[in-house]
Amino acid sequence: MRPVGRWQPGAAGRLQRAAMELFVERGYDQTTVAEIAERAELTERTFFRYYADKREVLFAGSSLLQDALVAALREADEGLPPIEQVVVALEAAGELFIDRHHARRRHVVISAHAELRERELLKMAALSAALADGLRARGVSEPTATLSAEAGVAVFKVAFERWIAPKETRDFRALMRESLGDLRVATAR
Amino acid sequence: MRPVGRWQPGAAGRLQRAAMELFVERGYDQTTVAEIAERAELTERTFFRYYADKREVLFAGSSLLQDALVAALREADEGLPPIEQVVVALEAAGELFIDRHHARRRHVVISAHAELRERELLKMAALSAALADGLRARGVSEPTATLSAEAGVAVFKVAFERWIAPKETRDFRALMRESLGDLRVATAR
DNA sequence: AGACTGATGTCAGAATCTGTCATCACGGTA
DNA sequence: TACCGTGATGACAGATTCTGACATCAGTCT
Repeated sequence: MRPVGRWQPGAAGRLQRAAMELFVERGYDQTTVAEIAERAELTERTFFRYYADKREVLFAGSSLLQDALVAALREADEGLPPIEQVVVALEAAGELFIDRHHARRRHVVISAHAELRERELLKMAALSAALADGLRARGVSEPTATLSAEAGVAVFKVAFERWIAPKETRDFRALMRESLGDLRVATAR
Repeated sequence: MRPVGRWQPGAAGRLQRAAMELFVERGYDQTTVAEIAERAELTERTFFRYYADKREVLFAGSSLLQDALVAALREADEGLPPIEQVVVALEAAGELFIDRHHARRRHVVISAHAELRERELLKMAALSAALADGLRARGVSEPTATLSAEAGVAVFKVAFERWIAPKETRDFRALMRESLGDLRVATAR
């Protein structure tokens, strides 16, 4: 059941929104966890029950992305070359990218703080590792699995940068395709 | 001149050694900065004068690597494809890798702690960005510069993993070449 | 001699993060 | 109805990381 309990529901979401607002208003390190919690009408202690550290509140969606990615990889045509399978999976997971405006705001906050860029890199590395696992599970051997995953994620980063660029309107899938082509040009013998 | 002053010289190095020892002895989070400083016969405050945070003490060498890399890239044959230039630079910078034993111990410590893996990823990203800058400075345009740098660093990571693998004896350059070949296989159409 | 410099020490304090126990509405059960 | 768990939250104490401000003090320069 959905026990809508005696507390205001959606504590995690409230913390996320409060954090985003404050980070945009006054910057990441000018914002304390106590302030985030206060705006969400919770306590600092509760913040740390939902998020392992202050950075994590900005990366709550990344495990959804990873799950979508792994699922999509399982549905990719096994006949394709590994890098293609990875790109197909990343394209499919890109369906989660709907709100360009929100993505841009978030990106501004993250790129302004080394701590947050660091965390984002860790999340990307986790995606890459999950993809490599998925490939190995389908019989792709090392180092092809790792390299295909890493290359795929590099393509993904470039495509994402393009997706949030000002005035860009093409959809994510098209940008992935284009970026994969660019990678092929760059790595060709 | 080199005023060998009134203090024990080599404070930064002593802190590094003390930190490494303690991390190996009892683990990264079981070690406080105060303990590191104590073993180095300094105070906690002085630790933070040399290293911006607790993690940095393990990454002091990475700016040397980056400098060597940028220098090597400047000497690479401009006629080569960008990815080759990157790999050549990374091979040259690999000359810094002498002590496999030390590299292995360090790697064990780092991979055991998310905080440290995070920092290592940031350093790698910095290398990648520096390589991309170097390529752009020689006229390589986007997104080729970024993708070549990212792909090169992926190759580097694989080569490094191999270099520190038990029983591996080939030199770093050979492993870079092999890994580049693997990347080409993985990304070929 | 006296001023200056630079690495270090001392101290206070803010912020992050953890452990532990208390609270208290809700839901089920006797 | 009365009782009892359960789960989200609060309250509080404390360890650790990291910063700012000021003091110290051997050597150097003039």
